[in-house]
Amino acid sequence: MVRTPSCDENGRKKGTWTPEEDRKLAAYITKYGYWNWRQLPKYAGLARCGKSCRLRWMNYLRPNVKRGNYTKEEDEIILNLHTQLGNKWSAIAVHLPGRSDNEIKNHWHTALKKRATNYAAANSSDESSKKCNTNKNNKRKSSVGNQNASPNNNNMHENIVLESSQCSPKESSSEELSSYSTVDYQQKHKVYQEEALEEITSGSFWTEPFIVESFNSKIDLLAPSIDCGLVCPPSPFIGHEFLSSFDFDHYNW
DNA sequence: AACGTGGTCAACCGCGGTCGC
DNA sequence: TGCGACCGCGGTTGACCACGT
Repeated sequence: MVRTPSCDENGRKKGTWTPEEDRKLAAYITKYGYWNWRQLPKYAGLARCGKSCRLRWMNYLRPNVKRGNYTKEEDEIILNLHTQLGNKWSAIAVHLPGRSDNEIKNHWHTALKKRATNYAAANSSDESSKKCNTNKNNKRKSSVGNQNASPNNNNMHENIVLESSQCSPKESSSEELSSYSTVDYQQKHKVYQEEALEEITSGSFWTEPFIVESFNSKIDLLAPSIDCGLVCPPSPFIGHEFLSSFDFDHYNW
């Protein structure tokens, strides 16, 4: 879950992100966008590699990120898309706004994979006994239309979700258990995250676009950002007049 | 109460793709 | 066309936590 902080051979920090690092990264990206992940940590005052910053932003700090508490609809979407696309987590994530590929991947490995495997095993072991239960099954099938007319995997996953959510008290109880602990974890980290972002959140913070298009109109925000340790990027997004008027030698970059 | 074990999830690593020169 | 830099993806790791013994 949380890695012990350490440094690589370049002195760059690894492991757990601190609230201060989160604050710096979020503040920087919110003001300047992610113009170059490799260079970004240097200008944001972070002793991290670009990859680490990107990952942290995409999976945790990005606005509208949803965490934990997967709905049955989301599970169903993941299962269906996984059947179609395989382990293309980023492609699956496109269909689940607010969910990162990493989180979906984790959720698959921790919850859905097992469910799908169990279903597949049960399905294959039941193969021989199906013939004995045709009457019963036919009645059930008719209640959900003709979706089992072909061996479509999508339908298989729909069944997985429906069965686990409706008919299996054991499954649902374990789901409750896992979601409960997830909530606990979330609450703990929500505090952590709120703590980290408290200083930079002011009402419209997250609703403000962080994309670079808006930067020219917000050039007046640059000075305060520099005051708190951020350095503007050498990018076309920032006015050259502003840059030339600023004493960059004052900062260690 | 202490220990072992499995589940969970944040983060790291390595590889392949893309883009610019 | 070749090469290097960068990005994004997927697999894997490692630490914490909850639960069982």
